[in-house]
Amino acid sequence: MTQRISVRDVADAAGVAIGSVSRVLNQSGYASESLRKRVMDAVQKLGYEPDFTARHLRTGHSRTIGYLLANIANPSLAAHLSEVERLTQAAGYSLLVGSSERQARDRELVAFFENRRLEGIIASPSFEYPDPADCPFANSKLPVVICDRAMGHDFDSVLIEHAKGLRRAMDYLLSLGHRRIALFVSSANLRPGREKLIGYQAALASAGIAYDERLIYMPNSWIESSGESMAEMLKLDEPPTAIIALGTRMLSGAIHVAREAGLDIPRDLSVIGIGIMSTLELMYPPLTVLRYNYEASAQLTVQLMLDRIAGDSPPGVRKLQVEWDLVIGRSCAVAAR
Amino acid sequence: MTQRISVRDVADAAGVAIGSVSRVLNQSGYASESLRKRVMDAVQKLGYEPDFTARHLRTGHSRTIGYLLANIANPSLAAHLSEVERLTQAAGYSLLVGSSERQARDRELVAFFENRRLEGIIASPSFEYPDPADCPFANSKLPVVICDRAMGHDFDSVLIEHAKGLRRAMDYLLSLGHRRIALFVSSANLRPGREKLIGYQAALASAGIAYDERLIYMPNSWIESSGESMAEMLKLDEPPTAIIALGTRMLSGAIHVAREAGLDIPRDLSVIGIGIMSTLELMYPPLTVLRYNYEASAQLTVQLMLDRIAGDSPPGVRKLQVEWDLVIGRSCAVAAR
DNA sequence: TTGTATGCGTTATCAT
DNA sequence: ATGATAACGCATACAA
Repeated sequence: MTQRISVRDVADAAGVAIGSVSRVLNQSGYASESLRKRVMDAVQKLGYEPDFTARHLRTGHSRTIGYLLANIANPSLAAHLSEVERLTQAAGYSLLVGSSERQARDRELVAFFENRRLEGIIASPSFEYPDPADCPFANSKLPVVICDRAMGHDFDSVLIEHAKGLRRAMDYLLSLGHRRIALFVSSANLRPGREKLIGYQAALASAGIAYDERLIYMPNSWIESSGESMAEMLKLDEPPTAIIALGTRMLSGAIHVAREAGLDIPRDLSVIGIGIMSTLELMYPPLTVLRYNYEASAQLTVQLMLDRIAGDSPPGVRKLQVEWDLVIGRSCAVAAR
Repeated sequence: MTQRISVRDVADAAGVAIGSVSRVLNQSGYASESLRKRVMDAVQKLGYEPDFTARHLRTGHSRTIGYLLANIANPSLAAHLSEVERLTQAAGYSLLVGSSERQARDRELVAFFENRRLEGIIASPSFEYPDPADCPFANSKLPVVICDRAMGHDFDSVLIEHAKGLRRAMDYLLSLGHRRIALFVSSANLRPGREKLIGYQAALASAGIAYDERLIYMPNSWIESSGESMAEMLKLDEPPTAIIALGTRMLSGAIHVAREAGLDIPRDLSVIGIGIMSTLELMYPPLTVLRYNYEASAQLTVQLMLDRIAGDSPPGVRKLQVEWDLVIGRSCAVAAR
């Protein structure tokens, strides 16, 4: 059983006091050249490394950030998490991940993060807690950065400009002459879905086209099938000539049904996908994509968090915005009629 | 500034000794009913929760597992990570994630995990360290579970049966009359690529078909393009009539080129994708998929780790295997000729 | 049965 | 400039 080496061992080996070792290693206080050298030699020889946990207990700095998200398997969230991990790692922080799809679990995880004295929480929870008194994040003493949620309480946030993005995608389709455009996005329970609908409606309004909710698919649960909904839409007197859909599940469900019905893309149906490129590349013809800029999103997220931890955030909360890129493929065509 | 409450506060409030509080909470040693009640009341009243870090320092149990992987953004790895997180969470463990694509970083992360006194390491590193003396994981005192890598040193491992899976996919294509089958998989540097090639070759051999390396694409880096390689293959005297390709990037690159060349799937080219369903659903016609069973993989991984932590692993290392599912879609057809 | 005291490995605050 | 020592918050061996 190889014993763990501590400051004590180093101090003994160097023939100095325990406190001196600490002072040399942390460059705090005075240390003569000779002492410094003796300590460093001993450290080198013994391969000493200060214990993180003990240091944490003493200083209160865990150098760890908690990342709470609904589901790691979601490719967009995973892409964001991946970038955040890279950036925090580079800044000397570790990431403790916790997935939660229930309010009770949100609460548990926040309590857990606090109990572990993490230094901050990055979260894109699956509920927006309209009542701040009831919000696990609002009641936390830890710095919190919220990703793409409109919480009841004001947090440092990174907000994706879904409305603008959808406006952009819609304007593109409208410019191709489409007037019946289906929308397949996530539930209105959360900001991403809500904002997308707003952008969609705004585009319609400014083009003078009536909003028809029969062209909208915004399921509250994942159980419902986007395919069935697409089938319904195709039965309408005036079926959609274009669709905008969140990738990959909703998009694929809808598209399959359309193709089974004999529709050609883009001749009979123009398609815009929403998400990250890597998971949408399988589409043929190459998909026109409203691309989620997860790199920018992660970068801003980490920036907000590190600023907050360092204490040099400006007063009040900051809300940063992230734009969408519209990547033109070959899945959209001029409307037939 | 709200002060943190400690055992001391609870002891004071309950009018008992500090040690008694601990004993009651950990159910260790004796405690009379009246004492237990007084302590529990005080705990309740103050909302006391034992500090994780202090407990960790004292007991040596961090209840945290490190998860080292190449890239969180890889959908298959993310799916596995997601399941592992769910299962470890349920068992009372947290997950500290670290991504690494370099040997030096592997080493750093292992050292880091050890320094933090994590209780184990789950890893699917991007290098297999043929020399155990040089392997960061082999030199670690922590329990290690390796996922789908053939390391130079023997570890508890979960191994995906790529060879069997490929054999299965190949036999399917061969039964449809294909004799020129292209293979697009990851580098032979790692087990997944190597084993797949072995299965591929075995199937050819038993069918009495000569191996033609011009039909193989196994890039060592991600810079090369699968599309260009596909273009080369299509120029051969006897071009492939079927391909098996890792999703999503390799697969999409190859397929796009084929389609641009006017080939119809499955009429002119049969296709089998490898990966998880959710990212492959965008294919049309519905893809025949060699499905990675990440649920089983994660379940076995966590099992191995928890057993090892609990100390009730059988002597020696355990190597568990995971099968592939071949999910039949409509992307394969009888060979034209 | 309960209280006291020591140690986990640090860092920080004192004296010296 | 350096050494001794307390404290972080807890668990535990030992004394009472």
